[in-house]
Amino acid sequence: MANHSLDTLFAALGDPTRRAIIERLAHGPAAVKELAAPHDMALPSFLQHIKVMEAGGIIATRKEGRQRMCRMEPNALIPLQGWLEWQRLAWEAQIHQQKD
Amino acid sequence: MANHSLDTLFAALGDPTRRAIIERLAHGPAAVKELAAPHDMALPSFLQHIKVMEAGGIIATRKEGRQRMCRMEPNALIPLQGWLEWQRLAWEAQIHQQKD
DNA sequence: AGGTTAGTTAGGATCATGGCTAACCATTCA
DNA sequence: TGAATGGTTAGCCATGATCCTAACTAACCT
Repeated sequence: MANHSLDTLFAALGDPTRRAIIERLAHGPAAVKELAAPHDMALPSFLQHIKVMEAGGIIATRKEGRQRMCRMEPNALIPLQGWLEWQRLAWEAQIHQQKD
Repeated sequence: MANHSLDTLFAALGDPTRRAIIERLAHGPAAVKELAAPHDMALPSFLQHIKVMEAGGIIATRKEGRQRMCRMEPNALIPLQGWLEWQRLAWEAQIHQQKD
């Protein structure tokens, strides 16, 4: 649940590796190894991205045997959509005030 | 217009100072000085944030006399909304596939 | 002209990010 | 039991982000 900041969320999405992970997990859970496969990168480096996203509340992970399974935290991105929508509304309101 | 990357856009919004600038500009244009006022920060530091956002296509600026006026680039954030929406849809589609 | 205002340029300090290798642990399988 | 697999920890390094001060330029005001 945790109150994850927009800072953390936006920063997490600023990295293409991490967005790719989200794009993959949106289609269902996967183990670290599988997630890492397309990402020409050493496992420890990759794991850091996983940790960033877990810390940011974007994904959740748990150990199953020797694998670590990862899944989306589906509500995590809502604050971002909210903020963007808020800006859009403010902008449009401001447009409509521009009379004569 | 430019094809600004999600990388750049998300990264730009990862900083609270820059989000505050956007929040302010959503209500109408402003000069650098005015934007900087609430941000206990030296002007050169602040200017860098302005440059980051201009480079990212989020705002546009032009000199007017000795001031530099800044305004929103209203379509800049659309790719972000698009990406977020895309993820949401992928997630929901995946949910519905979970039968029996 | 001289001073004030707004911005700009240059250069430096500090810290976080994102990558690596090497070595280790825990689980599974033959 | 021993080897392979999947992950983890530790430590290193290069780069870039974010802040600063000092000094300069360009407009505007009296």
